[in-house]
Amino acid sequence: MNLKQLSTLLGLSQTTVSRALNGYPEVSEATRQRVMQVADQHNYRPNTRAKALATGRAMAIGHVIPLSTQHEMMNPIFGDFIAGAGESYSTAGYDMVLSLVADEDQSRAYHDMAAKRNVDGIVLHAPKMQDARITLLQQIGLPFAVHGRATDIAGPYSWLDVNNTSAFQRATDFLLDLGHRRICLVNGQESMDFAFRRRRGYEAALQARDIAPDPALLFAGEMTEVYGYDTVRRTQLLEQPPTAYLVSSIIAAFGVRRAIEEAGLTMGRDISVITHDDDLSYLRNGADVPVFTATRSSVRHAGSRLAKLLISQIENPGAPPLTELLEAELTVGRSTGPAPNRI
Amino acid sequence: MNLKQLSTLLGLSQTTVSRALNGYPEVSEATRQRVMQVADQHNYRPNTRAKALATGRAMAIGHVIPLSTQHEMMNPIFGDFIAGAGESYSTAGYDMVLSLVADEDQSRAYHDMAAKRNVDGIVLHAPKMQDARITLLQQIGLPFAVHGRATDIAGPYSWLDVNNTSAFQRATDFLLDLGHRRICLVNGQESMDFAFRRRRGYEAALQARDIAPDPALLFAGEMTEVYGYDTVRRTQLLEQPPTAYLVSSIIAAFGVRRAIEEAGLTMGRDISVITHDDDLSYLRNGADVPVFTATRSSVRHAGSRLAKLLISQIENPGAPPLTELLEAELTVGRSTGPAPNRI
DNA sequence: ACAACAATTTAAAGCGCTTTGGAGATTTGC
DNA sequence: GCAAATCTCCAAAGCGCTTTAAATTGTTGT
Repeated sequence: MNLKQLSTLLGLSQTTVSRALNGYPEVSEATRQRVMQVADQHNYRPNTRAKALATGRAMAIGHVIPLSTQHEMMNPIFGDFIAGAGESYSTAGYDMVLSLVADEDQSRAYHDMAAKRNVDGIVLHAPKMQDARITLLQQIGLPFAVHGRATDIAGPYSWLDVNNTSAFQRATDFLLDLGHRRICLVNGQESMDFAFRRRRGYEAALQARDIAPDPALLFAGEMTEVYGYDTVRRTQLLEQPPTAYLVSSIIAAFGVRRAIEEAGLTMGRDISVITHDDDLSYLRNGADVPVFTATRSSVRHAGSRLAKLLISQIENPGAPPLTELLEAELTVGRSTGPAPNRI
Repeated sequence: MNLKQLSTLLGLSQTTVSRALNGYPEVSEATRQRVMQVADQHNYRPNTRAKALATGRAMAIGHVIPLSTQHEMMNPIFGDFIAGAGESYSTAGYDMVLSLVADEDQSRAYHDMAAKRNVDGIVLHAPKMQDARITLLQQIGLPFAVHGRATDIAGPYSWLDVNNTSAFQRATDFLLDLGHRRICLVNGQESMDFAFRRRRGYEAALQARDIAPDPALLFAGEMTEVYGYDTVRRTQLLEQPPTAYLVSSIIAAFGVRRAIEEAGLTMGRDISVITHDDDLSYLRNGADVPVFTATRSSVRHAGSRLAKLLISQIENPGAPPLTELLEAELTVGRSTGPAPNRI
């Protein structure tokens, strides 16, 4: 059923039917009702492609996901982020277009999306510190919003980020207050902007108490379970092993816990752990009592907010870029306790 | 840059330029070269919407993801599946359109996709045993392929599935061979078809040795870490606690391990565990030596294969439905050992 | 040199929708 | 009662591409 068929069926012109369905005032309420009803009856939906061509709006938003060898983006948070974004999209009537591309094809992917005009805007994931993609998109002129920020980028752009610095500063302070002095940072890859900011927060807290960060306690890597496990194994062999771990992801934190327990130690007593918790739907931080003390910030919520932010950007062209900074919440669980008195 | 501009630039008609770019034989090799070069120079890409309208092919494939309250689909495997599918799509030139909808809006979502004509085919996720969506899509007539199968559906359709029954039968056999008799099944939600098949495999193995399955050892639920943890806690309080756990997901298996270790027991010695392992990129089953004995089947690979299967379905209409059954591989790790001799 | 044929190229229609510029019909003001 | 204003509605153009049908050019055999 297309517009033509529907309009002959109704004995009206395509113009009138189109207007009736799209809520234009030039059509009488009576005919609008009639049109609506018959359209509904026949389950009419305007052909997206034709509509997009005619209006110049694709009603779709693109996500370019790099398929790097390290799968940096295809990580656990992806699903939840997409779920949040998808929620916002579908209530606003937008489709979500995913484009998974090899790392090296990324800039071409953005150019393509812009030239092919199959999306009205783009969400940029996992920004690095100076991210060429941002400058690229600024040039291309397609609306976009970044999940995260880039530290070294000139010119304004829309973004939504967690306050990583303050979250990790706060978490480090919490551990310091408990008497810990050797705190191991199990961070994400340093090229990622969020990881840089987290380290900065960690270092700021140490420096505020005149503690020099020990490079032997700084780790950066892809946040897998095995990475957390290995890091603990390795650091516990040090002459002065850390008494606390500050971990960038709950997945890695599971590995951290495994290593701790395998060593016959007890988390929260012998060794303290704080993790960042993206509040993933399938990896909740315990049920009633949180397992880990954590800096929590729902990535699903972030997805939902960022999508709305981008949509508003698209629908108000010319408006200045929008930004939103979410604060993580420190939830105290059973993984932290006073630093043990070493002899 | 659109076709019109490009063709006046070249001093050719739109027809010729279009044909040159799309590889039709009616254009001389010399002009084709020239067209290609200039198009490349100006970074020309045909407008997707116009092309889709003209050809009737959207060059996009839809995934409808139910956003149920339980987030059954928004689970860890989602990211990897999508990564695999996306790979296949992008090499074949297709876009991926995700539509996240509330559970109750699902059938409308399928109807909409069909009527709006913005996708050429649909991937159906997480089928239930009798899944109304399959019959719906059969009626609608849009090409589709199912990730998994439905047991109680008449009429053929395309699907790709892991041989869940044989995998779990094999795993159960393995445990039985080790002397375990009380094996607890920590399964996914029973409404899901895969969970049903896994239970069937488990029961078949028991019955083959004349062991009656104990209902107190059968669990079904959403496969979170906490679910695995709770199930072990609960079952270890039984008069005759199980000596082995057969788990449907590595996430739940992490919870199982946590409970075992928290109880002061050793996995692989006191209690054996086998898990199904979807070979997730960020949750590898250990590094060199697998942590868990597992029935492994890469969900990313499944995504990639299913996408290809659907594309071939789309490009050869009229061909009979395609199906593919993947066998899971049993990898022996350190989580299994002989059943302890209880007194 | 000219018909016959093949090789290139083009004009124009069409995909299904929105939207501009009017046209009829109806109401209003005096 | 009639011009002006207001409601409704419509024909047709246009979005950027593909594709059909036809025109143009080039090649060949005699």
